[in-house]
Amino acid sequence: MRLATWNVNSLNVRLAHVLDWLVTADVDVLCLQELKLANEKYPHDALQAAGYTSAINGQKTYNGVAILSRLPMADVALDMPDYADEQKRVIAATVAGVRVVCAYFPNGQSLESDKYRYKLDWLDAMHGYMEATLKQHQRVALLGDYNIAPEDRDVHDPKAWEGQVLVSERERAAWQRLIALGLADCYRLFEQPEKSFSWWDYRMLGFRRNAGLRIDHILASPALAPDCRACVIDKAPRKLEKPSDHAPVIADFAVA
DNA sequence: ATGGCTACGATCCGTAGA
Repeated sequence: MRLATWNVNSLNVRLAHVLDWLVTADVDVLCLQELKLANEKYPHDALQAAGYTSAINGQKTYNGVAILSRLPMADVALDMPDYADEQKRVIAATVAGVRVVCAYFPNGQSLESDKYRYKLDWLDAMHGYMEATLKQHQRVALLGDYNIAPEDRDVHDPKAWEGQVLVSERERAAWQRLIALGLADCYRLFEQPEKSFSWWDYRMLGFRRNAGLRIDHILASPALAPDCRACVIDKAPRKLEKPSDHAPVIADFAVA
């Protein structure tokens, strides 16, 4: 079973990339973030024709998440039940016995911003949500754009980024609290190339200089992680014309 | 050099992303 996550930065603009990618990537489940479109504008038909049904939690202009699956999807749940939020950032569904959670973590903007406070509150809520999810399900995967680079090796220039949003102490502590629930960072279960990133700034030739961050992640529960056979970042779509600034991350699991 | 793209929805610039 192959699970993937991709922040597409507008599904409207990126639909052709997603459709092309689904043909070659051979994934069973794809979690999308930053749809940036209202639910009524979601391209169900084009994705259905590609073999994927979608569970969606969208809104106009900002945010928005979806789970695409070519296997039957059950028990779709929108948002975090104990965290009232206008922003559509969370959706979950069960596929082949795996509880798949797709999340678009807040950016935070800067440490001085109200958005940073919101991010920390949201991270608290996500911890509680995952704690509850892990009590209800054995096999759980949390996929998405975390907007956190967990370690300095996930940052192209740790010195320049020191203390900034996406790498700050409190954000990394929140990541560690998720890890402390028993979740495993699938990417780090395997030997990986140096300077592996999943996001590159559109500006400053970020991608060409590999000036990026690894902020898109797949975490797996203790019952699921041992079945992970591989985890890779697919940089190919980032090389296309008018790309998303994020690359997809794929994890391959030895489960039915 | 603190900017530099990109997307959106509003206008011909502001907000947001990371």
